[in-house]
Amino acid sequence: MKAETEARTDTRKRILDIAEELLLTRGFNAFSYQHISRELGVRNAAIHYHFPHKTDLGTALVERYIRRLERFIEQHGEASATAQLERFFELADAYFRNDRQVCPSGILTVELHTLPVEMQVAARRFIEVMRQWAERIATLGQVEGSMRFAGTPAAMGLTMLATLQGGLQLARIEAAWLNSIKQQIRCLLGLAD
Amino acid sequence: MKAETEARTDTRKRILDIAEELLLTRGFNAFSYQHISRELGVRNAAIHYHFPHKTDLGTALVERYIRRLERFIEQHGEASATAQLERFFELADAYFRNDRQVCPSGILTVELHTLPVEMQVAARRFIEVMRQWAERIATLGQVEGSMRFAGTPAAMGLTMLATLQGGLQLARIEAAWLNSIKQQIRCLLGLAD
DNA sequence: GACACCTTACTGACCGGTAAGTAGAGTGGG
DNA sequence: CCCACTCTACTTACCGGTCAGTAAGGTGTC
Repeated sequence: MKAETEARTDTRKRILDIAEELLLTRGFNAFSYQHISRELGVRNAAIHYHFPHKTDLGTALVERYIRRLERFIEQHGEASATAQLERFFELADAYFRNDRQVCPSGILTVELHTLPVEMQVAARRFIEVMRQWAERIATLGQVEGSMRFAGTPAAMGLTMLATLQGGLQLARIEAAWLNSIKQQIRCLLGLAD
Repeated sequence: MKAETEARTDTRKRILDIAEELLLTRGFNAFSYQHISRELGVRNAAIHYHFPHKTDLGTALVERYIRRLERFIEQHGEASATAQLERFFELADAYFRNDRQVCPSGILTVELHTLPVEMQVAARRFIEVMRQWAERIATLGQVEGSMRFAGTPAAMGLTMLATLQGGLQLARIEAAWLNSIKQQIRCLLGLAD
């Protein structure tokens, strides 16, 4: 039955949702199964039932990110470079508005050395998807003629990713900085002055 | 005596040095007094003698960063904007070469919510010093005429800081990216193409 | 003898993880 | 229709290890 299937996966999904919030606000090392179980109103062992090891939970989390991101990119793949850039910005904005979360790639790279290997591999994949999208936007913008910048599209895309990743983190100190940085990226791409 | 003074502060300094390495490679939440004491060859309680609480250690660490950074900036304050930019880059390079460490501001902002308040305050100060330097470089570059970029020097400086912070983190995934990003910043400032 | 600088020995809280048990829903056989 | 069984999704009750932190004692130096 439909209801049964929903019930079956509901707890698992809620665990992932809570863990996602915790990952993006506190980092992987600074949240525990207890944080989740308390919030969810279940016992600690219930989390272990769905995700035997914390590694499993972390990896599942990153892999969900990758799926979501790929779907998001696909949805906007036909748009113009400038429109895609704004979607790119909106992604960052959405993170920030939700409890001043930072970009997952920020968390994952900062904690990289302490992460289980399986998560590291997933993290690399996530970042590569992100980077390739940024590069594609820069390439398209140059081809379209809508964006004008020095250097290669590959370097520009990578730089945009780095800037937004760092910017999202710095915005925790001063919220206004995020808009400043987005506007400056537009400037640097010849989209404003 | 000189020797006594040295001996007195030697352990304290070595604790800070080891803690610094741990902070920059693992983050604040992922290192413990035991990591330090094992490396240093003393007992756990010896660390507590010098830094009663982990907060004390963390705050002392950030404050040492601020002092060092201010000294570093002062040393190069008379140089040209382009020369200061290269010093800015070298700072990042130095972190990266040493065990792929990331910029302290990266760690501190990512972990911000989980940090003791005292450390948060110190972190804000550190980042403000960093940001102001970046802004000063951009302003000087524009006044000198050596740098040409759209937008305000304040936004450009902030963006440079964000880019380098993010770039240093991404370089953990692929080392070559750091040079790519540095070169792209030079391009965006009209220093190369 | 006072002090700096450690040690040993400990505490309580929390960590991820496991084992065993159970309520309830679903399933097949007679 | 009912009983026996199985499976999912938990629970309670632990485990050993690690965490930051503390108290009390020892030792070498001035």
